[in-house]
Amino acid sequence: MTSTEHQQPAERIVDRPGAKGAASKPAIGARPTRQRRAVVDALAAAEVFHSAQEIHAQLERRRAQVGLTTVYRTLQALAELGEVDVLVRGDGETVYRRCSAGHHHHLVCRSCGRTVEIEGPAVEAWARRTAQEHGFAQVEHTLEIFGVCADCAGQAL
Amino acid sequence: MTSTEHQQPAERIVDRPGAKGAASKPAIGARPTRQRRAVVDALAAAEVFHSAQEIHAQLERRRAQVGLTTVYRTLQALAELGEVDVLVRGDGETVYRRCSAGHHHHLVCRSCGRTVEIEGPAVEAWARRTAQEHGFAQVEHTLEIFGVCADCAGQAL
DNA sequence: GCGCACTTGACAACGATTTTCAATACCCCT
DNA sequence: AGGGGTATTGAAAATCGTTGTCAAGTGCGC
Repeated sequence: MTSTEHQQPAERIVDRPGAKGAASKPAIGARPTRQRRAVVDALAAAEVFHSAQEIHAQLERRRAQVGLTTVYRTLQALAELGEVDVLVRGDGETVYRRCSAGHHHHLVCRSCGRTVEIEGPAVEAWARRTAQEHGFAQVEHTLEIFGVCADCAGQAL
Repeated sequence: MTSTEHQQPAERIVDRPGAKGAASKPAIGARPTRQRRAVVDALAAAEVFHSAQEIHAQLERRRAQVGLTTVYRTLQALAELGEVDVLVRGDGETVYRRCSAGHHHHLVCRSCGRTVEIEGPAVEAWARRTAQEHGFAQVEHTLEIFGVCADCAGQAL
């Protein structure tokens, strides 16, 4: 993830826009629709990162009637609002997961996908310092750790 | 441009296989062909990460007659041999760059693409320790820092 | 020289994502 | 409550990077 921070009510996208002091235009019209709620709910229930396609398939199984296009759009919007984490898998597929507000990284199980959010103030500082030393500004960074969790390792996969 | 970087024979892929004690099979037949040399040369000259398509386009401009498929295959082979770094850009495109041997990370300029290889023993240790704390084994990690280099920042892009 | 395995490359196939665009749903205003 | 305009949806087509196919080409050991 990037060091840019976001903290907002986790579901602006399905909130009524009316009541709030219309200061900034949301990334999307922000109208609470059945489809958006379905996507948000699916994410809320998910423990691991999922691709748009996976979420769409899951909704279909659940007879939720949401178009693939809409799933993509909703996920993009949520990502822009910083309400979900985005990860580009090695194979190029983009995956999403609900996340806590602040800046954090991930420890992901290669086998079952279980994900632990982690923080590393020391690493943040190191990254910033290193970039500065080389004259770089507007620094962001990505850091993900992959491994095999205890459960999966136990099952001698 | 800050040249004077590491120069290694980093071209196993075009070396004759004969002489070496045929212990392990290379990721590719390792026959030195005009096409492979062209790709390796293009990488040797490159200062920044490039996609297969970009390299192919460049070779074409240079009238080097190398098929796109071959560029892809050669880059994959080089990556498997660890002779180039692979990065999956945010948009999912895979990019390559020649690199020094050991484990390292990158500091990349968002504007011009200039890349600095960096090391962070402390970070390595931290990652390992953190993973262990959560019971994860077979740990790997990815870490890239993005920013705007001094030159680009100066030009008020 | 021969022959065969390694390579190549044009093209088709793929799969994820985006775009298009017409139909629909929703909300504000009167 | 109804109108109207805008946000939203979604099916299908278009993109686009990448991989698979397979016949033709090439290099190297023998």
